[in-house]
Amino acid sequence: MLSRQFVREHPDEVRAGLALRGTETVDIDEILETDAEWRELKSRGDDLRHERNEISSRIGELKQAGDDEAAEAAIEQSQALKAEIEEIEERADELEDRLDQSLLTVPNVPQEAVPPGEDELDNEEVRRVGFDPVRELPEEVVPHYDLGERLEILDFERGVTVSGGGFYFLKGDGARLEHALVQFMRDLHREQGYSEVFPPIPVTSESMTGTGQLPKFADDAYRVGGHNDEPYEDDDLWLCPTAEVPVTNMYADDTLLGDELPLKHQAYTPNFRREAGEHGTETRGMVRVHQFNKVELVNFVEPESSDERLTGLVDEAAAVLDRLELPYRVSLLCGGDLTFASAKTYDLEVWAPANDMPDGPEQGGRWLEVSSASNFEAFQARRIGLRYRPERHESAEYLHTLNASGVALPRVMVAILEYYQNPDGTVTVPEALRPYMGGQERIEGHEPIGEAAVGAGRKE
RNA sequence: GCCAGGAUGGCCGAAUGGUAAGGCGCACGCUUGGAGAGCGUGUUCCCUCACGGGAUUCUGGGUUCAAAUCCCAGUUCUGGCGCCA
Repeated sequence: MLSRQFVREHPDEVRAGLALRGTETVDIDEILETDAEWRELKSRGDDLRHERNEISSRIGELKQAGDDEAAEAAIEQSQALKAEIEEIEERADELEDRLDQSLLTVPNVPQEAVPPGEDELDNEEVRRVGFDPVRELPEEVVPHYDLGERLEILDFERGVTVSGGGFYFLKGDGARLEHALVQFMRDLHREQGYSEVFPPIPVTSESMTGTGQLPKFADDAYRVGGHNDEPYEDDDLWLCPTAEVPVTNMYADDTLLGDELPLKHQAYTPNFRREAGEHGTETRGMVRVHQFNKVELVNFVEPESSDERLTGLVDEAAAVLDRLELPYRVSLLCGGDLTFASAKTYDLEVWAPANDMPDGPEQGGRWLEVSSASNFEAFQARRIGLRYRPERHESAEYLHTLNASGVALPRVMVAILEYYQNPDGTVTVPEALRPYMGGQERIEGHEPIGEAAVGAGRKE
């Protein structure tokens, strides 16, 4: 959330930021009006309270002096003030609530370097890595969902059987590959100075609000024990939509010491997303699912260094793709494509060669976003109450938070199954992963299970 | 789940209805030949150009002219009992 003071003092910057994002639903003028009105009431209430405090302490003195008559008069005076104060403060509280509610819906102000634009087509490609040369691919690259089912390492149908659409089973070497990727990433990020946490998976509404998932994006998350459309309280729980939520909130209302920063945490967790209204042919397979694993990188830094840290963070996430030797590109997001809380974001998109998309690279295939590295500046810290003390004697300030996926598992697996695919339908295990798969070099698939396979001629 | 006892500043800790002691830490100033000790000031949030003011004893309600203090509800910690993968 932006600070009231900032909005009050830089309304034009806030308006410009909204325009760059294409946000039209936020009325800054109304917020400024409410703020002015609130300050007026607050100041009047403070004055009346001051008067009453003085009378009140006089009552104490008079009582002790034994002057009951004067005390009685003062008590009456105090009582008269009480009603007036109550009325004014009630109105002030109401305005303040409204102000806070409104401010929660104002997105972060994009940094100057953020290019204008409406959607992902206006993002600026920063660099492209790993295309020169690319690995030799089969004539026709089989999409991961077909290949995975053929190899019996992915099973979408049985995911539907137990949990419904958008859920899937990993089987045999598929499951093994998943775990290998997780361990590989954790080791890599540990080398990069990340200390690991394993957070709780259900998170409170308060935490969801802290990082900016609520109040606007309730439909994207799964709520435990209630429907998303119903009103929610602070003690409602939601299934972790990204480890950003528990990890960024873990030091809520705490003050970190200056010499503890930058603090870098990594967290491997499952993530749950409803993906409401995101159905279509391009979402076949594991590209858009309701549950997936991800290793998340969260940074807590001093304000002066957050911009520099963002580029470092991009490199740390990209190192995963570098070591897996997967081609990818890095893009700077335009204003219209920024998420709510972010002031600046770089996307990492891996190359999945099977399905040709119009906006894919000239080699064919498509880009799959595997990580978004964002600088939230103090936007989340202010909502969460996340401060640091630069020096022991100095007062605490809001710190800056950043995060990036390091990286999302299913899409990397898609890239591996398609990019490391061989003409004979097997998949080569990237060298970096082999130590995590007992030295296995190739995924050759498994026998299907169940009599349906016999009928289909895939089993005797 | 039940019973009991707790929650006060960065930390420790006092105050049982009259408006939050004291100590430690840290910073600055004074003092000193220097260091230490000593003394002073500061070390939450909000409003105000400022002077100043308001709020704040885990959270939310209530009683009262007045609540850290009394009452109700919740959160959480500790101990005991019960249950449990």
